[in-house]
Amino acid sequence: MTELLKISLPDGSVREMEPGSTPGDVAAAIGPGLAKAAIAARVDGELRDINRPFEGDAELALVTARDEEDALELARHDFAHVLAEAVQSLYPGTQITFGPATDDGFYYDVKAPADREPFSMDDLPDIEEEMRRIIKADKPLRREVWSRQQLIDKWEAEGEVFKAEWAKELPENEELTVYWSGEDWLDMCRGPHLASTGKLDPQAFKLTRVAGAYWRGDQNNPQLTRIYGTGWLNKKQLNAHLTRLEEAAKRDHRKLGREMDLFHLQEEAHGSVFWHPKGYRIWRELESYMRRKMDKAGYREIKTPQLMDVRQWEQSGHWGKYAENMFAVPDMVPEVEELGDGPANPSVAPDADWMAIKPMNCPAHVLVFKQGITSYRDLPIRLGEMGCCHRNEPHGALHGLMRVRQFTQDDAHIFCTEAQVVEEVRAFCKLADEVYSDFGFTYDVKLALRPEKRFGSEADWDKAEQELRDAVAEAGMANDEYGWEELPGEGAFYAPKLEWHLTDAIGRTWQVGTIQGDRVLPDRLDASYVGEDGDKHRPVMLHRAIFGSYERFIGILIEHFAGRLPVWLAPVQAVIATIVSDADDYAKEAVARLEAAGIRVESDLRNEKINYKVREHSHAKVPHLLVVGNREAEEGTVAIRTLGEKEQRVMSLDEAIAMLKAEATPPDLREG
RNA sequence: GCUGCUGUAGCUCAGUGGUAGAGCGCACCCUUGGUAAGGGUGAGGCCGGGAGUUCAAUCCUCCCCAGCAGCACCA
Repeated sequence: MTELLKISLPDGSVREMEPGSTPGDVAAAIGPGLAKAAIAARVDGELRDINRPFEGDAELALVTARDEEDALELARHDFAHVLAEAVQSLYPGTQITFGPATDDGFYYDVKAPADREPFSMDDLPDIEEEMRRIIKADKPLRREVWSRQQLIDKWEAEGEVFKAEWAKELPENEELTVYWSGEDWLDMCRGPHLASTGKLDPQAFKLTRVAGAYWRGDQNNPQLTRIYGTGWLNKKQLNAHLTRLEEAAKRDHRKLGREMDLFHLQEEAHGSVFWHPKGYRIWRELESYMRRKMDKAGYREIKTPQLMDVRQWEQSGHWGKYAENMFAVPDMVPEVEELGDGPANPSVAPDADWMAIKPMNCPAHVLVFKQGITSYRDLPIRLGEMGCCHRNEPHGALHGLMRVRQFTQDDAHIFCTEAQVVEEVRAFCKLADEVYSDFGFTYDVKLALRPEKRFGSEADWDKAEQELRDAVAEAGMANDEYGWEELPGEGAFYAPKLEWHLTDAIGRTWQVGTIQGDRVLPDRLDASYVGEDGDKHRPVMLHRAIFGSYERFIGILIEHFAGRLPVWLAPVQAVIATIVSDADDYAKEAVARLEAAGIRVESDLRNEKINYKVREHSHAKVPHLLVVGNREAEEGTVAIRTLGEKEQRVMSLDEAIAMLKAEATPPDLREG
């Protein structure tokens, strides 16, 4: 007589089951409806296959499609397996490697057979069709425990060199599992999986693209083809997702930047931005705003050289560690050879001194700090700079305004005593919160901890990490509301980093703000202050930024607002458009009054129909269109059509000016 | 930097081994019209750069540059 297993359910009841029974059996025992709906199980909290037998008494929660997060994870993982199976079925000789679930779907890295080109977009329809066939075949997905040697033998026998390599590195004593799809295909996998491929909705996925990816993420390894798909529980979810992608594409700052005439990029200066008048207007508003915030917070603004002798960069450590990303120029007048009408050929003397363009502002700020003798009474010293930096980024990394080779940071360095660090960081947390709130962003705060390769003693790292932790706790942000999380190994080589990750209007996150507690650079550059005891001490240097860079922040703003910037940032805040030319004089008068009130206004007196003007200025994302015809001219009113609203409002010109003035006031200057 | 794709008018894109086309935009003319495209005419291109194949290259081949997607990178 074997003992029955005691399976506790979420409602507190306990069921007794035969040994060897599975969560699926429990579901069946409860009712046929649940048996059908259950797709997986949480056994003692662990997500498991529905038909994996219990190993003893357990707490069970059955997972159905209503448990969306679990269900999606399972479905995507299954889609990835089906993808790999489909590719191998269509193209025998393809090697498979890995295929996890992602935020919106799945991918699988594969290596095409040697006699075939790597897979391309053109192959995707065939693969999708094969996947649907596998799903419709409703192949059972069966878990099996294998030994490591069994796995190695199988992969080697099948010429799966990547899988074999991986299997060889698996731990000896761990329980290794494979999943069969029917009787003819398997992949090694930790699981769990759905009970069969038929549990997937064949209309709920779409292969989206192919891309190169390195084996095990290392660029020294062979490159594989990564096939991406997006996968969901049903077609409705898939379509909603595809709609979201379209929405994101519409917000693309590169597209809007062109349409709204904000900036352009061209290959002669790739990675650097040509700001047009309208785009630079946004920049100037941001810069004025940030100057006010920093002035109020006790920062003092400085300006430091773009070019410094390479010896200075050697001392700071950048020339050794970072030279390949720096631009260098010879400190000399180049010899120029005239070649008739051809190009001048400058040559650099072998003994030329080299200068480098700054990739960051910190060393220069230390040099400013080091001028004169600083007393502990002067600390903290907060030096700010709208610092224009150049970094020679890998070309594949460049992306619109988000990743550029020339950018300007809202940079500052706070030099302080150890005792002041926590308070300074706490104050920064508050400042950052004010700024992000003014733009309507919510954000998460993360702490990036010491990386493997680093400078400085363990004691200093312990201290530096704890300071940041304490400051965030004091600011009341070390909790779920602020997405508080510590990220081991993600810090800079010289300091742990607090990071601010913004969430934009369609849910994407962007890292912008940071503060870092650095004890390395003050030491390398020999910065010191005189303490109360009369001795020299090293200050702690806090590197910090809130926008991160103007370029990136403007890119994020454009996408966040889909180009519909708040009035205070809009390059053109209002357009006065006439219906008939008889209203021209009144329109000009209105423009003059608005300009006098400090509103950025343009007039549109063109001989075009009002429909046409409305359409054009709506596309241009002008917040307010003030329409004037004979009626308004007589009555001294304007008909305001506000972007995004269907109805116009008629009000007196005075009222309109008051309203626009209020909306055009930057958030930090508003009353109340 | 790696893999793949792309590069034709200001923008979005079609097209062909015999030096090119559309829509939008732009200019001019007509139209003065009350809230998302009124009509007409016209200008505008070394078909990314270089080399090669060819009687002939925007088209085919090779190299380079830039962009896009992903990877790697982001002190």
